[in-house]
Amino acid sequence: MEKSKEEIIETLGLHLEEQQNLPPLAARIYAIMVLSDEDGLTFEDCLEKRGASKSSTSTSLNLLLKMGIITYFTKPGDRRRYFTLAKKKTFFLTKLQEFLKRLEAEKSVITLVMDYHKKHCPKKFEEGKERTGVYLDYMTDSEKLLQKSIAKFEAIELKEN
Amino acid sequence: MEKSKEEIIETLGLHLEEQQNLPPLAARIYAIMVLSDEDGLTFEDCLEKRGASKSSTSTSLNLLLKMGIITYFTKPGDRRRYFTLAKKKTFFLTKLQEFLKRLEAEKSVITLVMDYHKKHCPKKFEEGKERTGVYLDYMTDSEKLLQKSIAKFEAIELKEN
DNA sequence: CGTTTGGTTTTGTTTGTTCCGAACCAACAT
DNA sequence: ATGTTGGTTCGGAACAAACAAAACCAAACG
Repeated sequence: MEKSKEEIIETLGLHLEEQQNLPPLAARIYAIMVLSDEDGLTFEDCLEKRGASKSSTSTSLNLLLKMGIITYFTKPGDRRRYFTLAKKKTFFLTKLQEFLKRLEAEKSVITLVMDYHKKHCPKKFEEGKERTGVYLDYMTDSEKLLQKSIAKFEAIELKEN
Repeated sequence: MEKSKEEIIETLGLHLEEQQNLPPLAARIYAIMVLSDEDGLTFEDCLEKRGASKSSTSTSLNLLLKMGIITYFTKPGDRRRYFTLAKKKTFFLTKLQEFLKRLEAEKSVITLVMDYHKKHCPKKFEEGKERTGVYLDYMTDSEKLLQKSIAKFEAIELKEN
């Protein structure tokens, strides 16, 4: 079941849409850049490949720029901008950092609730203690794993510069 | 900075809303049940604590029921239903299972893209190989960690029955 | 029977998102 | 200056999500 480029763009686009909470068009443009063989895509390339309007293309590209997902460069004697994936903030590293941030947020909410139960509702606290413990352990391990992987990415980054 | 119960409900509600993709009202009702000292809350309790309409309360409770997040029991000689958190499908176990599912989805998308690059765009493949490798390693480890923790929860479940 | 209680269903209303078209602007070319 | 190219900005249409109001229904009660 070989998938065509278009199909892969669609699959990846959908994935980016839900995972990164991007609007459909922005997610597809992102996907196009991930798959593109070219070195950089112009505004018009993006517009054409999606059959979208100029305004929507503009909005989407600016969103991706603002999010640090893409950058652009220019060529001498060419007024157009060439958009391409941002080098520094790679797809994967960004993802891991996102995970870590969410993990911290989650930990603080859970701690908040646990403390409340402990103080005002000992019955519930006792009931949930064991499970909460297991989950907190999971979070600790997951955190370590994330930090380890993030460090690996940073090492790669360093090596490349 | 002690937080009031209302504030904790709001914090937890917001968290549930974005993490579990619940509509605001449903998330707040969920949060109320997490924090509630009572054994079960009636339809009216939920309605009053939120100041929401009957219809919205009904929709939200039914959504939470359908998602398996809450259940209800009845008391003899009392027509009302008492809603409470579902015992079996706990908050944490559900979360871990969700994570695992997302991880699998992600892995398949990444493999898809990697294979495409390998075949049609060797330059990009070579460029991304190292990072992709690190990320795939992370996913493998994370998967193991999740499975381990899920197993622990299942053990608790078993022990309690 | 009629009425109250505990909800559900149906039908708006409000709000927000995503996109398009058209007008606009700024830089460069002629 | 006038035109062309590479965009941005400003309404607005089309759709979807979240809630509310009101009509409805079914079980229990008097």
